[in-house]
Amino acid sequence: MRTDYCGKLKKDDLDRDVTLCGWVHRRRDHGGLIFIDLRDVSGLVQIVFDPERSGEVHTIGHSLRPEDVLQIKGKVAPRPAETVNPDLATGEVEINVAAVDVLNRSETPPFSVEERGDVDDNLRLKYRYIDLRREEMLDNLLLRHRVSRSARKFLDNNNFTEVETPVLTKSTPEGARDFLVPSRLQPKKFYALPQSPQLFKQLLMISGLDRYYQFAHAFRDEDLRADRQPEHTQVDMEMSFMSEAGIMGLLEDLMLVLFDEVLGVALEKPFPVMTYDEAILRYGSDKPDLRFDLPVVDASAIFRGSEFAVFSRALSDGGTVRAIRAPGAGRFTRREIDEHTDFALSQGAKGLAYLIIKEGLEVQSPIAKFLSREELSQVLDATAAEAGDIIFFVADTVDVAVEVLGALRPRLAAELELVEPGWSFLWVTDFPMFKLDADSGQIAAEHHPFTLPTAETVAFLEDEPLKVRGNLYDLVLNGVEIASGGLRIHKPELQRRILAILGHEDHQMERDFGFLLEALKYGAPPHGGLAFGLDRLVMLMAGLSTIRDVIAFPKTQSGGCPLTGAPAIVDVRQLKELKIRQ
RNA sequence: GGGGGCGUAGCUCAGUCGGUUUAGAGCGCCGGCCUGUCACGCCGGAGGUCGCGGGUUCGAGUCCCGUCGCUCCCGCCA
Repeated sequence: MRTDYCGKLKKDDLDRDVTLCGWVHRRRDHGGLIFIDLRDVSGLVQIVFDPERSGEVHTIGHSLRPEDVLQIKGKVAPRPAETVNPDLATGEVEINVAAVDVLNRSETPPFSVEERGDVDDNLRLKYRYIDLRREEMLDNLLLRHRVSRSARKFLDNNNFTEVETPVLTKSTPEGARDFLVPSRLQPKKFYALPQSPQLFKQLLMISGLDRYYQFAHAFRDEDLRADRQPEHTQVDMEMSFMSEAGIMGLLEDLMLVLFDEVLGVALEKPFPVMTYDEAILRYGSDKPDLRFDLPVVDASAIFRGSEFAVFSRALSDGGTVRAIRAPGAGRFTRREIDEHTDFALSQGAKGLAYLIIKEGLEVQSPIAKFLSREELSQVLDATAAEAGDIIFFVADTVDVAVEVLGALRPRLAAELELVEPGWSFLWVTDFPMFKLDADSGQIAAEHHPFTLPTAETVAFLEDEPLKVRGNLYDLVLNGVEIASGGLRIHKPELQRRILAILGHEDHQMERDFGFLLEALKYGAPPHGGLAFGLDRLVMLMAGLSTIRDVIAFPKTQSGGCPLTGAPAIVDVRQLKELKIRQ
């Protein structure tokens, strides 16, 4: 139907007779000459309807409206020098329309394809096919495609085999809430949609596949966030006979290739590495954003026995006083400081103390009168604070103090414009194997129960499980967790011990994980792997703040699809077939 | 489950302490004029269940209660 794409035409094409197809983007009707920007996937080109060339064609041109679909034939012509548009890739040429075929008319769209600024999310999703016509959204899909293509090529070059694993699978008690699918052939039983292909990829290693990958959809029935959807895409990998360092190095190579091929950015490897404990203590987060420093400082030693009871009491109760220096925050208004206090309270702190540092290192603060000269000078020393800064304090248990300041950290950096542009990768390693579940008081897996404990800590398994570290590594980019992986257990005895610590009785173990325990008996190789979140990575590469904008048809925060109406009530007949209703 | 923000024309928004008339603006839409525009320009016009339901009041877009939708966050989760 066409000879060329609109956005590709250049001076090289002058005098060629071309046939183009596309949408009316904009129309500038001068009564005589009519200019239309014709749009297809490649971009825009100006087409010209001249009444002196053909009255009939010109009349059609006059009737055209945005989003009408055209096929046009015409000659590529140079634009008069003074009318060249340097803002348009095709701005040196235009098409003199000789014939036009209106392939389809469009009603006035509910919002404009050339709309600048935000449109209501619900409306965008209801008319997603129009939303995706917008240049920015189309670019996002094309970027995602280029990332996928580069990743596939890299994995293929590195001897990975793509294997599809089931979407209808078995619910397991660990991890997130499952999406369930009722079975018709086996009434009252349910499949679960996979939270990840974790066990299948381990089984593929036991199958001797050596290296596996898959662009896997992962489903989790939990509440949504800007960076969380009920289904997301993982680029899932697993390898046999590989060390932790080998697996991490391979993902670094993959990231280098992606950033080079897709963005033309040269990353440097190896990426910095930090243990989980370091990350938590220094930055109050297991995914710290290192585009800025703002470390959390331990001020406990300074305030032991302080007259300021809030601090000294927290310390005598076995807690801590932690501080963070906010450079230049002295210009914060009282109201802005209060907002940070409210945020700290929302994160679980009992309060947020602060010192405003004035010229000559004088201190202004509601708590200053409780602090000695000596304490103040030591705090200024410990935080390297200067005039114009604020030092924020949280006195609490170590966990709370560090996490509250860790949550405050990126907010301060953003407000104080301390975020350096760039790509800050960071490996966080040596995660704990287990955590104490706050509600039940039970031991729970930090990642999942198939992780290989480190050789140094495996001895603590039965007596002090919270001391046990896993061979686990997360890759963080600009404060966003984009990949997560680890070495897996390949011996059935150890796998049983881990499950037992997590409270699984023998019969539950057999029921839930019997197939894995069985498979591990038959020569399972040492193996490990990781998965990176394609949506999040593409979001960051596109400079966006929500993965919805890199997913063609995402869900709203309440899990709905305004376009299709999913989820929806189903016919009673269907429920009867499933034996869910009589 | 909890906290915050938003909901007024097709879109994006303004609407003051509850009372100035018929709820406005920009864009879009419709009609007219216009032969070098490119966010074309000029003239004219249409377009409103102020999300929905109650309540308070002489009077509600504005206040109160409930509810629905979108969104950000906590919990949860990756």
